[in-house]
Amino acid sequence: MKERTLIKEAPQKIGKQIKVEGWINTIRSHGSIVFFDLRDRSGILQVICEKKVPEGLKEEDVVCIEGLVKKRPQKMENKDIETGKVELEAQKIERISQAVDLPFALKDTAGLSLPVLLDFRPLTLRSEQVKAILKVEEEVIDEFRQTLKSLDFTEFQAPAIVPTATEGGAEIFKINYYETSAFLGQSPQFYKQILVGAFERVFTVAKAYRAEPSVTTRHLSEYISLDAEMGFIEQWTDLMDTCEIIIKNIFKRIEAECSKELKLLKATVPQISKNIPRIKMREAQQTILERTKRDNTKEPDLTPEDEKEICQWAKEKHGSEVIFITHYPTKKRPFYTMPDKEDPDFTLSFDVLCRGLEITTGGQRINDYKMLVENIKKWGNKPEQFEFYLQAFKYGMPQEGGFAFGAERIVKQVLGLENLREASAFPRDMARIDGRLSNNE
RNA sequence: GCGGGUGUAGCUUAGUCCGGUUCAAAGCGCCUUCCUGUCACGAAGGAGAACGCCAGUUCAAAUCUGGUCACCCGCGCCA
Repeated sequence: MKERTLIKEAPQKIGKQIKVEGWINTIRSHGSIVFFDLRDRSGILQVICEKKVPEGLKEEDVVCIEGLVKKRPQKMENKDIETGKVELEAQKIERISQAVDLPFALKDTAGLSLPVLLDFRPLTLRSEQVKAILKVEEEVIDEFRQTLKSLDFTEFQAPAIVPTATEGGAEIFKINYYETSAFLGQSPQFYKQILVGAFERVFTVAKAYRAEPSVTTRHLSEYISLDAEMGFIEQWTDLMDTCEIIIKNIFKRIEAECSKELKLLKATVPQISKNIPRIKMREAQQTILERTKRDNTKEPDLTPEDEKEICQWAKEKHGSEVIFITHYPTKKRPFYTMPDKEDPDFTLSFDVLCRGLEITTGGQRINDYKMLVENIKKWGNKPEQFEFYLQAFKYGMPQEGGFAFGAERIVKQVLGLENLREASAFPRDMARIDGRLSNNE
């Protein structure tokens, strides 16, 4: 039995007999000569076959083919595929698995509506466009990990089951837990802070669960949170500096590793200036007022419209499609956020906006035990409920802070996707867990 | 939770404002036949939707009205 050759290796096997296995991507029949494209994990290869095609061969059938690799005549080369200079002359075609008729053409899933794209996820995941999105997501996560490891951060695994809500009021999934109940973690926040006490610098690639009754293009009930936390910061801007390194590395990585995917999805990596602009939220609102006459200067946060506007400003003024917005109001941030000593109504916190959407949140945390206990009370909670978390501070904690990226959001913004759900292989939202929940009743 | 919008063949859409023998149409996909150089192959023919569902207005409803279900978008909240 011949060993399987990967399609991408075919060009090195001219004149040789090989065996390839994969899916039928497309078929072009000319009667007594049939061309079809075979797809495996490494690429696409044209197979040419005279009179020996199995009865009813169709797209997505899985086949095993033995044949001779031939150089294509020069005029017949295909520049669009990597194996375009060769083709496989099939001698034996064995059908391993037969597919039923496809509900739509897999060649161009860009034209499909979102519900169809998700209803047929096991199938649409096979399309070039969807695979390209997931490839970019893989690079984003991998670069986050690599960059932080290179900065001497330790990776940890956050628990998914937690005893209390992290951020206070936000909606949270309740689950049965033996004789009692527990929750799905909204964020690895507490655990990464606790681990600063052990490793100083930590990060995790975690799942975060939010039961927000939100149906928008930028929310998921389960998303990938790229969380980092660092101790012994000299000042809170160290956090933004680290964040900036990660963002730049991620963009560089995508550009270097995903040129094919970017081209296919007609996307370009966001433009970024040498230093990502940093402005206070109040200044942002003032700028928006001057530019649009829209007065949101009393609002405690930027509206989605504001976020788009200030990004537009950053692009025009600084040539950057990424911007830091800093100093959010104390009452809008969680209890553990460090207030600015010079203006305690505002915090040493920041968001990163990219092409009009928030992709990161971060800030300095309160590391003083007494102050933290006071704040928990001020936020209307009982310190006893946070006893476990508070141990980390009770037993000594340096000045620290951190941030978290939404992985799918980075992918969405870099690729210009219309809906965050497209950036997830298996998105969960209010109406869907794989299938539609409305079909279950 | 609030506001706006959409629902026509397997998929993507036209037709809806100005009800009526181009009102059920097109492209892709599917079936049949033809084709030895295609790569979104091509050519000829064919099947496939009582226009989300229910009710109403009308001589007449895909088209107007109400309800209902599903989906999409925006906002709040957030990554």
